[in-house]
Amino acid sequence: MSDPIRSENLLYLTDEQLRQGIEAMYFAYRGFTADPDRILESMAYGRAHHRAIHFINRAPGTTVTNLLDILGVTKQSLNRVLRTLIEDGLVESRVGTSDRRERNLFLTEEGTALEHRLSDAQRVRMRTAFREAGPEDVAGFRRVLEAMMEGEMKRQYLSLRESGK
Amino acid sequence: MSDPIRSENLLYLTDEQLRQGIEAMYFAYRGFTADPDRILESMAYGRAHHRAIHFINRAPGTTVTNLLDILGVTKQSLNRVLRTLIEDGLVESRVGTSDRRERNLFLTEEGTALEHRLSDAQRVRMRTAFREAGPEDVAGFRRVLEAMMEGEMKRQYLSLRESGK
DNA sequence: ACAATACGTCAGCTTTGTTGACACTCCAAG
DNA sequence: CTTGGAGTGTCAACAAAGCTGACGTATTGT
Repeated sequence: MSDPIRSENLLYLTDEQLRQGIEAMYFAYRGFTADPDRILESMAYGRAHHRAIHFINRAPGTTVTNLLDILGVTKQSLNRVLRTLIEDGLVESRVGTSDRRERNLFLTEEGTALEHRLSDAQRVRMRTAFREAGPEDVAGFRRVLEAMMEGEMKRQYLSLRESGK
Repeated sequence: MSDPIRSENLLYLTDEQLRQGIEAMYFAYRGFTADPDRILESMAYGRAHHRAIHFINRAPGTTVTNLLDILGVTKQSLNRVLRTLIEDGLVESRVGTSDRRERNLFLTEEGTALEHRLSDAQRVRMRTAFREAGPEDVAGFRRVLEAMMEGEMKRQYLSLRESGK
């Protein structure tokens, strides 16, 4: 069971295969972010704004602390991004109803419009890649990615996933 | 053929599935870089140093311009990273033999040692993920990632891949 | 009343990216 | 042999986006 030759077909676990997997992740991630980056660079925004917009859209009314946990950045770093988005009228920050210390974050119409532009671009690429591959490959893609996540992030991913109906 | 309901089983192409794919990429990439990041932050290095070290190790004797193309950054940005690596004795820059304008880059023993530490950490995670999934899933993972790359990057990925024995 | 929580902000630092300008070496073509 | 251009390196200046530490305010819960 520990001998890669005797046990089964474990050729996909050779160092060469693993290195190809590493490089595939590197180059694919660049493709993955390329389209939104092109849209964002025309405005005054960057990837950090995209991430904030994505997850606010994903969980409308989310609190600042919750966003902090998902994004894994510091309060100051997020706040800088959030402030510009609020100033620019893309995000609305409402005082919490049950707990007035909290701020519930929402996308405005304008914010939703930008979110659509960004996610459309990303979905087109994802859809093309998924279609080029096929259902079996997509299932494998997802299973490997999920196995690659760290514990806490995987938890958040799964919780977002199940909240997505 | 354009109707997702009638044509075949294209449930994996719904917006919800695509969004899950997008989020999977985001969270998985964070896991993917987490281990090397932990090693690097103890030193004075960052991800940019890792990338340079990786590709110099991958193609010893590569030129600065070649590295520039692969990494997709500016000369100045790469040069800053390269300079510290050379000063610290991890990378050696030799004047080109055929064309003396070029600099051929190599890892020193010390550089190779760091490369091993970094890629070992990354391979452990990749191997665990690959093993958790299985050969079919790994093949799908790779096919989807390759379909997600942009043209020029895919070309470079494939050329690295075929040069890898 | 008091401690803890959620949030915002100020100041300052780091890494990694950018542009623009300039110099040097070398190869190759005229 | 001169000259143009390619490959490389360096300087200055700047921006995005991360970080730490400290502090203030409002609100909540004990």
